[in-house]
Amino acid sequence: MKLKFIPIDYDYFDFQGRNYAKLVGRDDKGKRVCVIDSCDVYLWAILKKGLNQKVVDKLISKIQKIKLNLKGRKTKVEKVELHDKNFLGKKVKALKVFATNYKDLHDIASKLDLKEIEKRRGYDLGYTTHYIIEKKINPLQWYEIEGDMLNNSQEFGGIDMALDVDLCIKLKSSKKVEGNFKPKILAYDIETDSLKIGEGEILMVSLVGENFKKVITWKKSKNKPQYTEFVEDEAELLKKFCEQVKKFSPDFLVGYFSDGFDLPYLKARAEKLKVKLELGIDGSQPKFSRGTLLTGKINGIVHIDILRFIRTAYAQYMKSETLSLNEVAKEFLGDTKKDFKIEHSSDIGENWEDYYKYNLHDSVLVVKLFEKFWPDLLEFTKVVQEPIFDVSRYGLSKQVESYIIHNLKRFNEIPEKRPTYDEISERRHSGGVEGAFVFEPKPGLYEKIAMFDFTSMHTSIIITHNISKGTLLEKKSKNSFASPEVELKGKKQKFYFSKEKGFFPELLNEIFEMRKKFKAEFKKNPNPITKARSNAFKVLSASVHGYIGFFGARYYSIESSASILAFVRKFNIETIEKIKKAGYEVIYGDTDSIAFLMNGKSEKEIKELLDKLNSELPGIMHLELEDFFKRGLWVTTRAGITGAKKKYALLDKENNLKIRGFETVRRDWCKLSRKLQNKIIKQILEDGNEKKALEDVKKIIKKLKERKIEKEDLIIKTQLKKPISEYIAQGPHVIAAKKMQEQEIPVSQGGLIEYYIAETSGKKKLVREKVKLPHEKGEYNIEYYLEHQILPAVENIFQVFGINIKEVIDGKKQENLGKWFK
DNA sequence: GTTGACGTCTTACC
DNA sequence: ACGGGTAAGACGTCAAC
Repeated sequence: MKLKFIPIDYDYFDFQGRNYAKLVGRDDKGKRVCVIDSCDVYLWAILKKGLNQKVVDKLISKIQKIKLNLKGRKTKVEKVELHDKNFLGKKVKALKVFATNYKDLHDIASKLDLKEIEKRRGYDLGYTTHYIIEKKINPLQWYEIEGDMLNNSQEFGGIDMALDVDLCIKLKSSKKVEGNFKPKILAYDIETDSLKIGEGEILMVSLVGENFKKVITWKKSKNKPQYTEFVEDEAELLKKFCEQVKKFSPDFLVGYFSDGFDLPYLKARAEKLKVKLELGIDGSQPKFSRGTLLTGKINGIVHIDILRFIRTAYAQYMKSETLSLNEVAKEFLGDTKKDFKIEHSSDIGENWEDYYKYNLHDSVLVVKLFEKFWPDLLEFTKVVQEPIFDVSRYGLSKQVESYIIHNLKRFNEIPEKRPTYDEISERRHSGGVEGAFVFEPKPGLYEKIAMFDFTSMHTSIIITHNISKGTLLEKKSKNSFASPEVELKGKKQKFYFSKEKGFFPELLNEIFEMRKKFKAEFKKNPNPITKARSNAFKVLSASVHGYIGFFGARYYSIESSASILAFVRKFNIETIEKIKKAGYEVIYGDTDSIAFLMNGKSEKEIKELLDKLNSELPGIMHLELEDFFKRGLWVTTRAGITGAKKKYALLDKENNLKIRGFETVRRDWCKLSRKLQNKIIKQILEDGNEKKALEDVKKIIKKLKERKIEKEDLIIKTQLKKPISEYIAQGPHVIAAKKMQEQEIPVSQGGLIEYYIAETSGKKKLVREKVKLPHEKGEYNIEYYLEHQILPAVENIFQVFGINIKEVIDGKKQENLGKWFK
């Protein structure tokens, strides 16, 4: 039979010693379809150079006789073929060694440790990746497929009967076709009375999909809202949850932090209450993979934890300080969680209806977030070509690597292997490479500033100079790109890269083109989503350099990484020199940007300078105008004399502020100093002087001393980056975390710790001795907030105007001492 | 007891 | 373990005075 099919979830199983791919997706009528297929499994044995035909023939027949008896499974090499291939861009002769079962490839590879064989590759990709590469049946892409319907068939052990699908097909052929796809999604969220997994009870669970809203709960209110479904107890809640998911039959079950909370919680409670959480289409329970992060998988339904995708693809470009559902929803949806304080269930009293609403609304937000990010998830999945389950969770290096792995066939390339444990360890201990150049600014308030920056600098350098592991030459050569001199492992040297196009820079060029496309889309139609997408591809494109220097990468090359950074320094410094020569005063620059004073010249003249600079740049390297600014402020470091790097504020022609590095953008400073600093920076940049700003500071200090500052503005938030026990230095946030632990307030690694500094009796000197948690009673420590929060945030700014703010304040203090301290 | 150098830790910039 | 290096700056620790 023939039908249209879109694969969504990928899995595989063994039957009679062979592997079969199990693809779950939809047909064009929305029916759930399972497709069973298989592919050749093989590895590559790269031959040593110069073997004669006789030796090769002998080797082939020797390999063909390999038989293995492993873990009760007898397998053998099925066949061997000789191919002309490329490995790292070089022509090689390689044997394609076919196996019966994918799991045997490792063992076969270890049998191939022979003198005629140089390297063994392609046995460490994972079956699903291997299958997608072989059969080109890519995730979230429509196919016209032809195959045999399995209906009450005994084939594959009666798989069609065991699966909850509308159609089960054994694939014969497939053809890619165009089509749209609207995913069927169901969001879920649980509410519990303890945040520790398995310890508390699940009070309610909400489910939201298209035209579907439900809260299942055993905490019954007097009036039963329409969307609720009351059950007798928690065990019944779990059963009902599974039943409703099954009935809705979503493609995606979506949560927020659900890998780390909702799904493992559900599973833990199900185990405790001896309820089977049969969510999978094969009736299986969710499975969790071990690792640093928990990952919850449901057979046939793609479990998406939308937080994980947001974290890798967008977090670095978001304004939100935390990735809480509340903040993220606010930034992308303009919507927030329902205002409802979760107390212990016993404190709720009759207020269950508000709790239901809150619970339901969280799922509504998750649906909306998923819908907002769906185009991006789709785009990423199509580019990276791995199942969306994985793509939505991958870190940046894995995204880059998968994109490469799935495109090697076009270049007839054999994939490089993953580094071994020893290789990783060696890479990690080989020491770093010198990074980018940062121009030391001269502190001051400047007028009329232009800023240039290089477009995707690292990426364009890699593409232009053909830099990669495969194109790196062993020695100096005429027809090559030479890197500037770099110091690597204590040796000053240059590296040379072939001018013959390498597959790696070529592939990067494709990502780079996509980045340009989405950036243009954002400029044409600016909104949070086009911006996010543009940034997502910026991240992917910019990550390639990081990938090359990442110790876990297949295509790791420290020589390439060092060369790229040497080029980055060279082009930035050279361009600074050229701008100076053209008669401008350069005031700042970091990595790929340069800011300089316009010096009375017109915007037109500066654009001409830009054109001239561009005409002198090689390859696809490009310098662009970031913007013209009315005013800009640079300050000194705390130490005093030198200009602080990575810290400045600019005001553009539309009076938009661009603040970098100042305390006002740092979440580990209290709101009071952040708000004040932001205000005075704005004031100074708008006025061109410090007069009004100084008054603002005086006002706030007066308020502080009169204890009129809200406690909320004094809370300091710091992330707990590791388990409490691992801290050597007992900083204030570590002490606050310990207090939380004592008071049985859940505190987790990665969580934000909030505290304030209070007045204490006795001679306590250390800050950590004055730490109090927000709910703890106490008066804020005036001296601390003045000396350690307000003054440090403003003093270098006034220093630019020759004002010593401390003296100004101290003078004031003497005058009004009696008034402030009675 | 104070001071300063240095290490630890977090966060931001690009 | 799950992109990179550069940099600021707070706070704790410890030795020297």
